[in-house]
Amino acid sequence: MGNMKVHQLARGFWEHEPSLSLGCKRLRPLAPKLQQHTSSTDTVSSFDLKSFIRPESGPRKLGPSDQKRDSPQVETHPGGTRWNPTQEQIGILEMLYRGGMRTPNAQQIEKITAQLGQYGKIEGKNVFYWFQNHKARERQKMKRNSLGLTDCPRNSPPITTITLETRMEIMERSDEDSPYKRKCKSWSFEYLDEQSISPCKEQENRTLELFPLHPEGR
Amino acid sequence: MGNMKVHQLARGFWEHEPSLSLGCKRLRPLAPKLQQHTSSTDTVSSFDLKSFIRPESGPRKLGPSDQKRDSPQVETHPGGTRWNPTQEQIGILEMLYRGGMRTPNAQQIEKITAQLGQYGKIEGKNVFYWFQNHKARERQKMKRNSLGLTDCPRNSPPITTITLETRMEIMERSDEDSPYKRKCKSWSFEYLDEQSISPCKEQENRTLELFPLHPEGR
DNA sequence: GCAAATTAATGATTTATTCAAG
DNA sequence: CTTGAATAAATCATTAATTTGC
Repeated sequence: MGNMKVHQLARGFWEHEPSLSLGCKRLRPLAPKLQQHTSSTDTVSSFDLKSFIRPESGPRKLGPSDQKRDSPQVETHPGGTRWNPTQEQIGILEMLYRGGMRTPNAQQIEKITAQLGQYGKIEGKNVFYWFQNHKARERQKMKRNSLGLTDCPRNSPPITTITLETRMEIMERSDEDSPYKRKCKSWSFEYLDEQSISPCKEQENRTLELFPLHPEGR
Repeated sequence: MGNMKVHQLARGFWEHEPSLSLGCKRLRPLAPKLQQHTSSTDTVSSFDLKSFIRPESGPRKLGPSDQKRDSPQVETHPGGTRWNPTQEQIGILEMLYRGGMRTPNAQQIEKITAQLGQYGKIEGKNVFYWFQNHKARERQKMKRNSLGLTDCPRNSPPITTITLETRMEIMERSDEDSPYKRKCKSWSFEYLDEQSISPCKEQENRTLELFPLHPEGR
């Protein structure tokens, strides 16, 4: 448990365009989820936790020098730091997942992102992460369920429900664009977040990583 | 761990406008809308994503079976499929590593890649992976050594001090203009990692403490 | 009714493990 | 065997739905 890591605040500025969204989503099914929730009885003695929790409207960052230019239309939406998918986006993603898509490659992500971008702000990484997380969590869920149920053959997901033709060759030749033959991902380090910065005062829960000294290089 | 690897397949085209017709309304932050999403057979039904899905959902089960994809022509690549670092490149990377760099962020990777590019072909992801792997393997090595000795499986090649102007700041010390850099992401369509070391300018000297290893476990 | 406090869900990162080229 | 590349698991962090007390 000596593992320490660095935490950084991630404060991107991908704001989410609150445009269309259907009724609701993100239901909270009250799933029986175990949760530690320890130290609840610790009696924090009514400290002003609020200052710790969720600064909300205010102490967000505040570079005295760098004041955000109040862009008239893109106001910094004080909370929008992470992607918040719309119903349509989720629907499409789920459809794709059910269709069998597991880890889209760069091209696919590009397309998907472009498509989903019509329903809200989104970036490629959001798509990638979604698939990663969804896959992992479906697996967890299954595993949890399998405990209670002994058998549960878990027949394959109905991949047939989707009516789009999945004709796509299994190709692998990334001929023109990528230098590598096999699985090459498109990596590029392009833009970096121009978003302004938040002062370092948020050191609070950041831990520096101390990496053990390695005796020797190699 | 069910290791399943999916290959890129993909390449379909797609030039249609998506016709996802969904009646959607404004997002309501706190609207009590109960709804089981369940299979979400709703929405998104007319989205033609023909080219996304992989032909087969059967994700090659893991197993000692055939690993080869049927991509007969894939390989080729005269030069090799993966990065083959030169001595100079390794030297620089190790220097940086010893200097405390752990997981460079996008900017850093960009710089490093540019520098190392002078000595051979290299991409940003190679740099990224190198740090990831090096870190992980140093850790392994350490753990192994702490248990049962038998070290020194092989002598280490001299790191050869590089005397070029690979002088790039080992750490970012928010030198240029950004007060501090928090994190910048650079994503295109694949993931890329960032995470840098010095969160605040305080660390300008890049003095990371090297602590004796603690057998952390995880 | 509302807003703060809870809590489940989930987006985003980091770490560990695995696969395969050379 | 070494190690670049890739993926999965674990973890962290933040948001939204819900609860609760005025």
